[in-house]
Amino acid sequence: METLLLDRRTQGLIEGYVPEGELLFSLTRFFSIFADGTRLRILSALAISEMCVTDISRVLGINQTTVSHQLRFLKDVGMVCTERHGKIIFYSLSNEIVNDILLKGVEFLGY
Amino acid sequence: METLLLDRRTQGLIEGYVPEGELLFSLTRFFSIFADGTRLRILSALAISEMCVTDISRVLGINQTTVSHQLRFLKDVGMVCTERHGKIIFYSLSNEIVNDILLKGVEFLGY
DNA sequence: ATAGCATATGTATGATTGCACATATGGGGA
DNA sequence: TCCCCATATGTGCAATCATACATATGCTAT
Repeated sequence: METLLLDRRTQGLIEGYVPEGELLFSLTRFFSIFADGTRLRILSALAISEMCVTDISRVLGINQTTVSHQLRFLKDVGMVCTERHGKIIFYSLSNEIVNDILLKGVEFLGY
Repeated sequence: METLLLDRRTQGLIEGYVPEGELLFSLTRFFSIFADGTRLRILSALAISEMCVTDISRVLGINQTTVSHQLRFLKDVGMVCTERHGKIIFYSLSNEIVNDILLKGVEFLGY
């Protein structure tokens, strides 16, 4: 998946990497998760502590069905994982990288 | 901007950070840049070498007006910067963090 | 088994967005 | 000055998406 580009100024060939095809699709789907305020708040809350749907709904003041829908997305892309305790299902971040990216975003914005 | 959450399992209070308001808005806008294939390809190309609108358009096979529109977004959020040489305007990544985040995404997906 | 709470799903809608067409601006060279 | 190339802007369309309503499923305890 390597790309050759011509550097207009040096007139030399440069080797690089421009994602295409399946990787490109997966990347956009992955990053689109971060592109919504509701999901960002849910992810941030889960970065603090694992929680169940109802707790997230109450703490963040978001409709329960909305939270459930969004958590499904998050699970589909592998960002959160679940652990059942009785009738309660605990959601947590499945990967450090998710939190890393959140922090990179905050860093970029200079906060 | 700190939030107190109750950990359902330990019953203890946890200090954390859930972005709200302006930061939340800026974060979603920032990450939404990565949520589109065209922009992702443009950013990846610029990570290899600075380029002008026409070159990007040719190398990636994207309509010139589309490239221009997207570069405006990228400039508005501060992801790219420009340098004029005569009538040609060179675009380049303005920050390492942008490329870091791209790589984090690839890493998450296991590529 | 049945009541009650936790979670998930189906669906309609309002809003957002990526794109390309046509066109406009702007700089450089003849 | 006039033409050409590089870049930017206006606009409309098609597609996607976030949300909330209503409802369904699933687990637990009595």
